[in-house]
Amino acid sequence: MMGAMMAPRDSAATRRKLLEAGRAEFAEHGIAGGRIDRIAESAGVNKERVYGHFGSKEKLFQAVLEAVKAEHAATLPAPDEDIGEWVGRLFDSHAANRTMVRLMMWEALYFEDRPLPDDTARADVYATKVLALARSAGVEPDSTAAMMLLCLLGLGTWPFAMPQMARLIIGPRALTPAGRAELRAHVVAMASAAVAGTVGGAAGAGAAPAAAEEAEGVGTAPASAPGSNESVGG
Amino acid sequence: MMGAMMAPRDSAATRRKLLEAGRAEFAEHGIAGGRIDRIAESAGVNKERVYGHFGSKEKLFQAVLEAVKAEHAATLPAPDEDIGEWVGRLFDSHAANRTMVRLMMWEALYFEDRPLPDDTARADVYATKVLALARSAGVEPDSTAAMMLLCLLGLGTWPFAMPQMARLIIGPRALTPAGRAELRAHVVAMASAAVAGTVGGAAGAGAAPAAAEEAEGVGTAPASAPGSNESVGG
DNA sequence: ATCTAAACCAACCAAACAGTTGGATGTCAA
DNA sequence: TTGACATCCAACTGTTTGGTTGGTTTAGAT
Repeated sequence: MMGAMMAPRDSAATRRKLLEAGRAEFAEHGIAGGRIDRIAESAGVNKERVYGHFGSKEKLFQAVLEAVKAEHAATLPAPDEDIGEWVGRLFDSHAANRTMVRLMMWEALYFEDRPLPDDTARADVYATKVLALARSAGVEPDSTAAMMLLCLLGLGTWPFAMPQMARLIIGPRALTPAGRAELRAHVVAMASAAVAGTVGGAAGAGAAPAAAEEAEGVGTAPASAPGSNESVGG
Repeated sequence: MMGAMMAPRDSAATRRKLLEAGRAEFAEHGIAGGRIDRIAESAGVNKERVYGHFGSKEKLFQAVLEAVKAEHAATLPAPDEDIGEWVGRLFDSHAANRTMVRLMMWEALYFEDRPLPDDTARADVYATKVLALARSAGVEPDSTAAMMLLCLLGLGTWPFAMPQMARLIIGPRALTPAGRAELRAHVVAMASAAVAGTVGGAAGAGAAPAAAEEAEGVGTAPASAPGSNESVGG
């Protein structure tokens, strides 16, 4: 009897719904502000299922982060020949969906400098991108290329990490499609110019007043990165 | 009647201590994770004083933000002739003390795109910097200069906003003084190159596909910024 | 001296919270 | 059919939380 069409027990689906709901909740409120009850309700599942599947709020948070980062890594292609346009595509992907940036920010704030569980895996992803970037920029895949990748990611992401700042600096125009397109173009231009002016020495226009002189001796690529704690600027 | 309203028991000092404790607490845990009890205890004051002075947790948070931003604006000089070095000094100030970056991030995440109370004041500060930047870069103080300021701030701040990313990309070397100096040099070089290659017109390599042409009408500083909601990238 | 009002605090409160429990319900294998 | 097990949920719990209250201390004004 009771055909039970409404509740086909599907553990995997429940898990997926929780991850999805958790992503939205944590992207909006962070881990401290995120509410398990809201996540469960939004997923249409009982709260206990969170603990059955993930064990704790923090574990769910980490699972969400891992999933989103994997998805993002798969979505964003590696740098190709036109590095500026690659940054532009990064810009576009953030413009289309800010969940990624926000989650990365929550993560940075929450974990500070503690090493994350998937540290090595992520480092490998970045190492791959450093290689691709070095190839397209025509430089060695050394730490200079790594730093360049870091800066380029920053260029393409910053306006979405700090939307208030963008609005305050650029003005209401930043909110319009035209303003956004303009900003994108500017970011792309700065990225191109920065790369061109940094790798070869002198490039397009006025060129960079060489200031990166003591930078040289690093040598090989930083593949994994065990890293203790402490941030960049201890 | 209504005589002098002085401080029977040094109200100003209490307020100051609360602001200081709140700064530390909110920088570390954000507004959702920050605890009023901890702030009061750390300030050596009764919890109720928070409400007597500021009214609510959120109000205290805003007061902290306002104070820190004012302090930062006063500390960081305006861009001078050497724009790269100016970005370098921004880098240094963040390296010396990450409170600022973290608070800005919490703010960005918490207020999203809602206009802040001190919107106009901050917009004015930025407008001043846009002017200074335009002068030193030798361009018009239009929206292009504004976007350039935004990008430069991003370049100098990004490594400290995302320390995990920096560590994963650059490797453990990012934690050493030498690595930090190297990164600073790279950031400065990229900033210089970006400015040099952007103002002249044609950038170096891939070159910017000129799309920033309709930029003109902004002209003067974007004070106020009424802005509805929506972020930079809708 | 005495009155007044602000600064201050210990104790309190209701709500919200992460996490648990005990049992009902469905699934599969023998 | 039956036994074993996994999925799921309503209701519950112990604690933490932002915020309040009632009353006490302090200092300036009269």
